[in-house]
Amino acid sequence: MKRARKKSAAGRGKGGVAAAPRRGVRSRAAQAGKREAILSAALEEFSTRGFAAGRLEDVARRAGVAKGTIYLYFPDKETLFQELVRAELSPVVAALEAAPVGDLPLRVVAERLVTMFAREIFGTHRKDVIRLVLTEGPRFPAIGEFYYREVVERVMAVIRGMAQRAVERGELPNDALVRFPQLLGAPGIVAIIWSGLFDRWAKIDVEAFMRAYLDLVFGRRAA
Amino acid sequence: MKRARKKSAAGRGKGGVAAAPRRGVRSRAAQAGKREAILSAALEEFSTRGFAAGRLEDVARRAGVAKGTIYLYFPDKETLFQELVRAELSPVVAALEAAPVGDLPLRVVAERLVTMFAREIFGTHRKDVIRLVLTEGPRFPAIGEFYYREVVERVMAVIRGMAQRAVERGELPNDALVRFPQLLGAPGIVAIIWSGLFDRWAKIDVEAFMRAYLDLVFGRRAA
DNA sequence: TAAATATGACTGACCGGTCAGTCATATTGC
DNA sequence: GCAATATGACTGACCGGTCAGTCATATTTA
Repeated sequence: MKRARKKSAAGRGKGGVAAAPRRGVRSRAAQAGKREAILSAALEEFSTRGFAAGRLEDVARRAGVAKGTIYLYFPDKETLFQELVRAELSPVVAALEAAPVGDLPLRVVAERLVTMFAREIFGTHRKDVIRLVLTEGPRFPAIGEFYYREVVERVMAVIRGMAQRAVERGELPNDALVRFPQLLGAPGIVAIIWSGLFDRWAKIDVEAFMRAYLDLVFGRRAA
Repeated sequence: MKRARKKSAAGRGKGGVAAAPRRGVRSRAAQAGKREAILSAALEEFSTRGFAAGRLEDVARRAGVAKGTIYLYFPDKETLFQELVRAELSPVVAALEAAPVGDLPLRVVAERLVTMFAREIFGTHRKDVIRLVLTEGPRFPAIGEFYYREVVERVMAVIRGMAQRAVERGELPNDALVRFPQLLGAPGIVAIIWSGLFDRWAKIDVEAFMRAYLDLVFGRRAA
């Protein structure tokens, strides 16, 4: 009964998780999409269960493939996770590096970063990817290193540059942010950690939280 | 064995020497120390391997007891972890609550908190306990709740009070820190996360990091 | 039909928690 | 004092369940 649905079925099949048209009929297009489907399924699975606790069998089910199929695309579970991190975060980092900051005041740039963080990270699954790296990283050095090279170093370089210019323009009273660019990202990290741990007892309003931080640092008057 | 037990069973059972603690037969001193030994071993084991990956068999080996013995002192693995958190962190929280802050300027109090954090938390195994809570908490709601009630809520109350007084005294330009006391602890959390993930590529100097934060917030001139 | 792909039953290793039995120590009897 | 007896803390083999990764077989493509 496999052939039934002739080949053409190809193209669209791949899509999301569910679509999965009965077995059979894989065209190169569908095949190409399989890798994406697995990554997408892994994101869902690991986001809800964690990397260590997430089961590849469930990833396979979500992706509409068999467990063995995953091993045709990824050598092992850890590499699958690594590819997931790359797929989700690298584009955002690249966009950040490419963003034209010009000579805008640091406060203004920081406001934009907050907005971007809230929309592109916290408002999406990407916050779960980051949380996964933070929580599982200590146990998986390869993932920690990858994340450091691919994300942390690059983001810090961007922030350091901004901070340096701000100091030169007299927008900052000292070079604290140049020496420790991490300080600008701290509230974002804390918000992600908090949401994973305490949201059920005390939900946090990320944007309000981060703007309060800017108020604290830049001394803006409260509304 | 039949005869033996009769009569006497009555009277003396309790009275006599053994007055003290329930105790069975083993030396009470030895036994009292056993619980501590297990907790201490659990700290080592979980610190290096993580809670989920840490093996109770190894905890037992480190403590010099058999695996089954652990279950004579703790009902299960999760409770063991919880008791560990309580034993390590509650005293510090209590000390913080009891510390006489008086009318000292917030900046001064904050400096003291940094010193205390560096010495009592970051310089000890307590940072590992906190990291464990942060990384394993999302997967173990009971632990997250316990930590929230026992540590987070109490610390935030203390900070909020300090921030409130600082606002009234005009030491802060707005109520950002009153609304989000977490902001004061953010660098500490980030430092703990960082040390677990990236120390091998870029070690962080906690005290310098946290003091830079205070410089950023309170606007102190760079040296 | 051969090659490329995909499948899912299966294997081996792991580990939390259990429990029947052991034995060090306390108590009793004389 | 000390042998007989009682106690319960302690032990570790074992059980049940889980899951990453494998591979013989089946399906699809060319």
